[in-house]
Amino acid sequence: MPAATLSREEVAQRLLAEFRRSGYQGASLASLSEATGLGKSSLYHYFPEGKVDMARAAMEVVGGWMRETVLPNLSKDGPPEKRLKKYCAALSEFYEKGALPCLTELFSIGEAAEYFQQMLRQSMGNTIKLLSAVMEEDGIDAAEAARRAEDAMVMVQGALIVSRTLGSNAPFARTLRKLPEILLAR
Amino acid sequence: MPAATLSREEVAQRLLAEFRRSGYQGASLASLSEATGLGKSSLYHYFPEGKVDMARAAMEVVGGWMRETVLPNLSKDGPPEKRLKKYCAALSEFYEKGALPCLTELFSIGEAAEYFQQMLRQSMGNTIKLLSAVMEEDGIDAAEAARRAEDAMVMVQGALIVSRTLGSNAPFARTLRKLPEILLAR
DNA sequence: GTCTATACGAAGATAGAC
DNA sequence: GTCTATCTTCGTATAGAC
Repeated sequence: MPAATLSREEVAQRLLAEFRRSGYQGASLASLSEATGLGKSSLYHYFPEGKVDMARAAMEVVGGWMRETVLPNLSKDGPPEKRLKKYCAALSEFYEKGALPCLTELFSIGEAAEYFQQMLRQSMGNTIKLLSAVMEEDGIDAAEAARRAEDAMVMVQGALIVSRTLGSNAPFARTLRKLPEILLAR
Repeated sequence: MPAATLSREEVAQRLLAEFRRSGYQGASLASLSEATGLGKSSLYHYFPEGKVDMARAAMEVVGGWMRETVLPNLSKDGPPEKRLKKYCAALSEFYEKGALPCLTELFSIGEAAEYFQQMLRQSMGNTIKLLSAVMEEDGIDAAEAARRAEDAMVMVQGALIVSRTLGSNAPFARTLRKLPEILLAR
């Protein structure tokens, strides 16, 4: 029995949950400690630089999921429409059908923005590139594809906010359902 | 010369700026004090209940602007298309062309959500009603109008997030430009 | 109505034992 | 690798003088 101890990855997942609940500045070492079941000192064992380090780990968790389970749907074989539909389905799971907030929003305000904005910008830019490529494959010209990819980001981020404000996953679900059609419209 | 002193409204406007910069939990009494130029004790003179009270005042400032300068555009005379265009133009000013974050987003996470989520939900619901009414006047049936009004909320909120993440007002400007046409499409 | 001073708990972070 | 204990700074809030 090598370990009943949590792996760094498992700890990071629990940190992520707490950052999503409270935001960067709203998450305290006390709340992060409670969320992980580890004492503060144990957290510093995993994350020597403290809270920023924990937030970075949380971002790496979502970044990894995004790269491994969501974005690959855009690059696989098959017709653009099918790929976009798979992508949207994976995104829906990623955000638990609209129940989970996105770190892009949470970490782009206040102190967290100083640490993470650059990475968030790069990450969104990369997603826009991947989405554009799919649309271009469907015969949409590059400039228009870029605009529509940006629109997709707008709709996903907006749907998350509206869903949590209204207390219903419906706006998010509806937005993702119609997204592929909008992106490939002629 | 009755007063070189700041009115409660003027103080609230400066508080608003700081809450927008840092979010609810990111704004400290120290930063709020600096933003207003008032000592902490003076702030407590205006806002006896402390930080929540200051945030409430900031929300009242934006709520007032929204009710007085943005939403009336929807209720005035004239064709629906013109009213929606005026509304979007006013919204653009309201958010300074996409440079300012919306309190709906900032105050719907963490501790602030406990205080303000109900009000934010009501406010967004009200806006959706007003937008729907305009579309219905243009002959769009009620259920479709309600969906599109929700879409409008999605696009505005999303455009604000994307614009700040990418560091460009372009997504916000483009989104608002095409919004009236999308809402009234047949 | 604004200030200085201060109380006091919370927050981030570290030391050192086990 | 986890804990208890502790340090220091920050955050919220209040008292009381002017």
